[in-house]
Amino acid sequence: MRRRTSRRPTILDVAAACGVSPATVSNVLAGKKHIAVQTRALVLEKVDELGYVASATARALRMNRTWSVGVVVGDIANPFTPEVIHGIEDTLWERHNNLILCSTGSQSDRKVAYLKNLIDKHVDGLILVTQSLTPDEAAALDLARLPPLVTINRKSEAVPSDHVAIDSWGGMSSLMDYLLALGHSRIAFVKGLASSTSAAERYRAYRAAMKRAGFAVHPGLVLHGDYTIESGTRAGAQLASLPQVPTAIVAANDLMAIGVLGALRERGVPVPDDISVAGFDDILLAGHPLISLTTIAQPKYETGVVAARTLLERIEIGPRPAPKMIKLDAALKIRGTTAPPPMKRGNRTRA
Amino acid sequence: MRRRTSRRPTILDVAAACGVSPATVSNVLAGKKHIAVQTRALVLEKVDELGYVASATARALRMNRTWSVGVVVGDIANPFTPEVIHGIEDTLWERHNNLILCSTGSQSDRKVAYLKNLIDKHVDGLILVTQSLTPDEAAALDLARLPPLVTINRKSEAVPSDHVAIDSWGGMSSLMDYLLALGHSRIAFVKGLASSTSAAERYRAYRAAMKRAGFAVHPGLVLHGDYTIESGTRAGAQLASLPQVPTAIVAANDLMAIGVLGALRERGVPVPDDISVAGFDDILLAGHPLISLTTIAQPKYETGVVAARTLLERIEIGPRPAPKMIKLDAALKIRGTTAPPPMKRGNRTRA
DNA sequence: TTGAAAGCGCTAACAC
DNA sequence: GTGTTAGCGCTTTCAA
Repeated sequence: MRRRTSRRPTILDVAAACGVSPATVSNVLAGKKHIAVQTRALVLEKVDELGYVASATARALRMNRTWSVGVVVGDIANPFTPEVIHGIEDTLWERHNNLILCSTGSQSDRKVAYLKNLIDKHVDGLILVTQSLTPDEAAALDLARLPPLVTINRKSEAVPSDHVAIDSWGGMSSLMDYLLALGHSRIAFVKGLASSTSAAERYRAYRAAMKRAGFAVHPGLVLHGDYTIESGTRAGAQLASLPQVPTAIVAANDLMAIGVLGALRERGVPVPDDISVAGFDDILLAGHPLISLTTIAQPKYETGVVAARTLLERIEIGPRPAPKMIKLDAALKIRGTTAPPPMKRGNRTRA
Repeated sequence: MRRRTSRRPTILDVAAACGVSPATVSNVLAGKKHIAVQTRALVLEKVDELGYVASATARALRMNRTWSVGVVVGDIANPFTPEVIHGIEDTLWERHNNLILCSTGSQSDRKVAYLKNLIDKHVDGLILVTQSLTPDEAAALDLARLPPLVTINRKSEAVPSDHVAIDSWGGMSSLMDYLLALGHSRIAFVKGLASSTSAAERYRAYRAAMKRAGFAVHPGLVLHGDYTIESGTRAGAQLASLPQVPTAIVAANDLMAIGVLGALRERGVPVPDDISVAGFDDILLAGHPLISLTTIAQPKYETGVVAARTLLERIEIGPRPAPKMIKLDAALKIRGTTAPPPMKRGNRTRA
């Protein structure tokens, strides 16, 4: 099994040891038909004896295939990301592909540089997690050399790609319907990153639900955020100090909702008694008894799995079929941070 | 900048376009001296014009270097992991190296398979995050072909490697000293994964501190855990239902401490009034007002940075110098989940 | 059923 | 200063 020499054996070593040609060894290893049983057995034996494994680089050069896919994420510290990566990773692992992780810190130039680097590396495909390609970024790339691409939660306008997304609209709509049914009408919204299509969709769903219910969207009740806890904390502080506070605050993701919760707690505003709070994502600790955040559960792991599967399929099939759009359902999780608004407590009017 | 043809240009195309040899193009791109200024300028111009980028695979085959490092983690969903990865990733990015992420789900066979795969891929180095190589695992590998290795927080007995670790002993000792000074003596401990050397060290520090203070370690007060929230929840439930409950519970990581917190909350045990709780890690939400967990802050991002830097150095330098052991300081963060024990409330005796 | 030979795209000796 | 040439280790026609 093991060798003492540090030089790893090549296919020539195996061929020599067997007294056959390298082509034969290659064919055996590739599982080709029409090989004498005893030849096959001999080769396999020597392969094992020498501990031979084909060099992935040589093979990559020859076959123009690396069995690696690049995964580009914006922020790996956001709890949403690792779970998606987990799903991608498991799927790639099953199919013997590797995952090259690239974290851009949401900087456009770093994203472009990474993409170039991945193209040089001949990755077989690319997954962009909550990251898209702006026309500017696409222009800096050589699109003709771009491998198959799958985007998650943010559609790329500039480039054709398969796309898998959580149903942000449906999820946010059901959350809003629930809040409205509870009797809320002064509902604030903390927006996500401006560049995110899913964040935009969540916001649109919020506006649409308000409109449907016949309520105005107060400009002062819509704040900007960037998907971080801190931006949620700032938003929460700002909303809590309004002359007329909202009865509910909806954030475009859980991290910001948790930030809001923190700000309210520090100001002594009781949740959900005075103000209800809800998020979107259902991250790891959202369901913890100490937080118990009402939110929309995204199938994060599954999103990763579906994205990876779609990509591998596309790599096999080639560019022929039209880009796919896959939508995954999001589910409302009602927990402890939401309740009827103060004045309506007890009488759940409106539906 | 862009080409219409889908075939990417090779160094021969550039050479032809310039009327020079491929070697010259290569030399220009490698920044070699002794090149005529006008030749250099011409080459650079054509490179840009054709959008030429050297094929990383061909270069890897030729130079036997991939500028990729494999990062093997146990559980990417554990909030500790992404922050370490973040530090690694930033550092690799600066030095133009790629990160191949491998998540083993803490399964030994998957770890070994991944390691083999990474060796075939000719990664230049390996970082094991809270993962070690058991002698059995090492035996299944060809150690002669193992690239430079850096382990984080768990030393590999079976194989020489650089090692970077957080000072678990010092961190846990300071936490225990603090708790003892508060007047606690019935202190329970929730252990981490049995295979983790850092978990073992935290436990030893706990025992040593108890002994130093002259207190016995009640076997019933030491529970097993596996670093997950759930195991913390189970431990918390078990401890809360003891005939004589502890006055403080220390968990080997934050996730388990948060699980304990959840279990206590659900049983209505007031924290820190009846029981103090502390963890280890200082994960993202530990400091949030709703959790406010007393814990030991690990410099997670920095750990990743140091590990990556050490690895890259080792890759450059070669195996000569003796393996390094780098220890990073952990800092006690006193927050809201710890207080003097019930009977001692108000009089902080003992030091 | 097997082997010879070409070549994937690049770099490093060594000539000139 | 620049060019020629020989591979890195593999797969793949094509011929035997």
